[in-house]
Amino acid sequence: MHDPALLRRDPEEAARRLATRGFQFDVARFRELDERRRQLVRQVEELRAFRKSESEEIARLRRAGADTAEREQKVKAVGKEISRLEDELAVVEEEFRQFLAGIPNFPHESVPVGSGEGDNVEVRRWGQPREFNFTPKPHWELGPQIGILDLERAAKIAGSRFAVYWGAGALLERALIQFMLEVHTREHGYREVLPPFLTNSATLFGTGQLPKFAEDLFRVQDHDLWLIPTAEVPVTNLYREEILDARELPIKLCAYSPCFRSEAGSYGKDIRGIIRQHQFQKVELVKFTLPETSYEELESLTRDAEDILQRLGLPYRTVVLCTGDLGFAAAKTYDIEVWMPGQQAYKEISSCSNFEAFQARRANIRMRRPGGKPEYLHTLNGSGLAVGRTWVAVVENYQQADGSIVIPEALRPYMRAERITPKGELV
RNA sequence: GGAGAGAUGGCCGAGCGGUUGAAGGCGCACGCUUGGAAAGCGUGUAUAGGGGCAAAACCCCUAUCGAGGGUUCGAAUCCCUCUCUCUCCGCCA
Repeated sequence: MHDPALLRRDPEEAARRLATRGFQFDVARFRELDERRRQLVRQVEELRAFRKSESEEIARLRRAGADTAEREQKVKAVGKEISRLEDELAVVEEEFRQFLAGIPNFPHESVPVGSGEGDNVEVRRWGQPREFNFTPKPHWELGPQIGILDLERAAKIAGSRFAVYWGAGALLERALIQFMLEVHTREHGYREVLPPFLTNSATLFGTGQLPKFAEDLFRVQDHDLWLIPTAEVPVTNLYREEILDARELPIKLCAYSPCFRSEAGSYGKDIRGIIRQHQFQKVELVKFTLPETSYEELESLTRDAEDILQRLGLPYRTVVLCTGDLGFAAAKTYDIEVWMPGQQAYKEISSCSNFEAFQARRANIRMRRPGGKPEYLHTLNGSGLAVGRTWVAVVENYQQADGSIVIPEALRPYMRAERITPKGELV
C-alpha cells in the first residue's frame, strides 16, 4: 500500500516507477477518486461541526427553559443530509482503498530494469558443482528407489503435488528444520517464534496476499481462515496495529512452518518430484527495521540464508530480481538458487525481500523514536531455507554411485548417522 | 457447544444521554528545587483524516472509549449484531 499523499504529490512520477515493473498506474482514475473523496470529507465535516454546535446550543436553551423544537427540526434535517453524504463517502473510500490496495510496490533504484526472469542479474556464486563419475539421478528417481520418498501413496491419500517421506527421508527433513533453526537462533541472532498455521483475512491483507492473490491460497470452508502460504504472513502480522519502540529495532524473528499453496496456474511447471508442492516446510526469517537500515539488513538476511547452504556444502548462486520479476509487495528481492545435479540446473531455494514500508502501511505497523511521532517501519523476510528443496539438494548432491547418500557433516549431529544406505537405512 | 461476566488513553481506573478527547492515579518528558540523586512542586504527555500551506512549525475542524449498525436535536453512556478475554459446565489432543 502506498502513501496517498505521496502519490498525490507526483502521480506521473509514480506511474513512471510502476511502469518499470509492468504495472500501468491509472493517474486520471487516481486523481478523480482522491478529489471526490476529499470533497466529500470536507462537506461531511462542515455539516458535523454545524450539528455539534447546534446541539450544544439546544442543550443551553433547554436548560434556560426555551422552546427548541424548531432548531431540533433543522438539526434533524442536517442529520439526514450527513448520513446521506456519509453513505456516499463510504462508497468512494472503499473504491479508493481497493484502488490503492491493487497497486504494487515501487522497485528500489538499485533494482535492474527488466521484463522477466531472463533479466535477473547474478550477483555472486558459491561452491563448485561436484564432478560425478556416474550420471546423477534426479531425486524423484533416487528417493523412491531407496525407499525414503513415496509419491504414489501421497497421490492416493491426498492427490498430486503431495509427498510422503519414509524413515531416513522423514528424519532428514526433521534434521534440516532443527539445523536451520539452531543456526539462526544461536548464531545469527534471530528469536524463534511458532505461529498459527491458519490466519484470518485481515492478516493476509497485511502482507499483500489478499485481496489480489486469493486463488493461490487454500481457504477453510465456513470460516474466515486460510492456510498460510508462508510463515511470513503470521509472523509479519504479529505487530499489526502496534507502535514499537524504535530503540528495540531491528527485531529479527525466525519461524518454522508448513506452507500451503494451491499452485493454481502452474500446471505445466515442475511436475516431477517435490520441487513444487501444495504443502512444504520452510524456516522463515523476518525482520522489522528502521527505514534507513533496511537495505543493510536485506544484505545480512540474505547472507544468513546463504550461510545454511555453505554449511551444508551445497553450491549456489544469488541473483537480484529485475523490476519485471519482482513480487507484488517487494521493493527489492534476492533469490538464492541451489545447484541440483540430478536436474542440471540452479533452483530457487530462498527469496529474500525488502518490502520497505509497503507491508507496514497495509498492516499499520509503526515505530516511535524517542520523543518522536509514530513512523512506519520497514519489513523484510526471506526463506532460511525452503526445507523440502534443501532436502532435494542434499539427496541429489550427496548421492553415490550405489544409490546411497552421504549425510553432510553439519547434519550428522542431528541425524546421528553418516550415510543413508541404498536400502534407505541409516548407518 | 451451553451459561454468566467483561472490553475506556502507554498502563491501572472513574464515568447522571448534553463544554468528557474523556476525572484520578501510575508511567514518561521537560522545568524548578538539590553539591548530586530521591522526595516535593509545576508544566506537558493519543491517533488518524481534512483544511489554512508547495512544504515544515503552528493553528482550525472532524472522527475515534473492542467492531459494525440503530434510537436521539445530541451517544463512552440506551438498543441490536458480531469479535475477543475471563469464570463455570460439557467435549477433547
